[in-house]
Amino acid sequence: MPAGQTRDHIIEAADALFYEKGFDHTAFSDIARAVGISRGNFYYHFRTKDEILAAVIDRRLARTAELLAGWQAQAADPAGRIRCFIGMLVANREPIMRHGCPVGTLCQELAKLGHPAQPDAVRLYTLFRDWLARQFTEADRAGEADALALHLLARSQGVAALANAFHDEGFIRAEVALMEAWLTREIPPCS
Amino acid sequence: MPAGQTRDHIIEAADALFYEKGFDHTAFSDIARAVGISRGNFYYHFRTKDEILAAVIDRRLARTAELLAGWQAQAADPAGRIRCFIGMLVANREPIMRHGCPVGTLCQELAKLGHPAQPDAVRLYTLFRDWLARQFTEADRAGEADALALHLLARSQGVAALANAFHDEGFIRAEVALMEAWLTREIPPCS
DNA sequence: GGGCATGTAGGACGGTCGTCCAATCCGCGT
DNA sequence: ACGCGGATTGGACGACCGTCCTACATGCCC
Repeated sequence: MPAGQTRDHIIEAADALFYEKGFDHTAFSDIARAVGISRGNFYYHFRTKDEILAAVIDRRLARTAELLAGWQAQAADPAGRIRCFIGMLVANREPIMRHGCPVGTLCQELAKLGHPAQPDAVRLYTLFRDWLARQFTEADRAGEADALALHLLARSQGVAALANAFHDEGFIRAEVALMEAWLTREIPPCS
Repeated sequence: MPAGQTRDHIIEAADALFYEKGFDHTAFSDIARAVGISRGNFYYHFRTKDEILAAVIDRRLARTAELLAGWQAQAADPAGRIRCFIGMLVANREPIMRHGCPVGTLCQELAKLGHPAQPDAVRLYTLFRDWLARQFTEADRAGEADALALHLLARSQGVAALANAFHDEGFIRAEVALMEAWLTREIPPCS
């Protein structure tokens, strides 16, 4: 099998395991079992565990960029695109209730570990932040675009955190409804 | 030295270290160094690391109950008491920016670890949730009291998460202002 | 068909962790 | 002065981790 393919399998399995169990608590043997390769084979593709983490973050950055580009093409107006972001909470409610937000939990863990890759993980937040700010700017809220983006990002993070703690799907739906009402107030449809 | 005193020192140091470094990443040797005792002495006071965690959670539950009781006595009206809760974000902004919310980060880590004490940690959330709901009930919002409590709790969790990621004090203050404005809308002063 | 590069397997290594134990210290009552 | 029980010490132990090396399998090119 070509090297790139096995490498991708490792990154894919590590991505899922880091999300489910956390980075520090995931061992090479866990990833090896998931991929179906030997534990000693990692050193051929990655020299350290941190290199795997960097590859996982890169993969998430790329996939997030694709996700945002998809929303950009999906809805015509900025408010509709932001509604795609809000709807993500409902669409991913099961994994969120089980494991929290992939971005938030990773940033938090790396912060506690004092891991040098933490700023790289925060770039995942920044991707959403800048994209949301762009939508608000296009909706003639340029002056407060970044603050509005951060506000919405914080709301979604809070929902994910509590949904994970309480395993409450109704709470997610109620908060999503509140966020959509807030958005309608901030960006009136008739503007 | 009496056993209870050393035990309390251990719990106190473990509490701080679990907050700063996380539970899993904190070793016995870290706590021993902070307390100034031998590593082997732990087994006399606690048989396992999980027993220390249980003691730390109990300590946090007790101190949170005291905090809420203090707020209960401090402000005369429910809205003023809820403002005490919101003000906590500003008062503790430095540790929050450095280590996140003590409750949120612990619940999240224990969830990822699949740790049996996770429901006990969630009781810390429940303490705030029920106390907030009581305030909303006293402000004649009995029907939506729990939903309003969860909403405010989620907002504060989101603020703590992003403040930790971006280390942005201005963001905390801006969100606190928004939460206070929201509260004034939900509980008008002239009611 | 034999050398060669690529990819894989299994295990050795040093380190750290949680757990546990035997030996020792210390202060108090008698 | 002395014994005794509470409190502490330092280290042993097994397990697991990340890292790294050597040997083996596989397929391609001359």
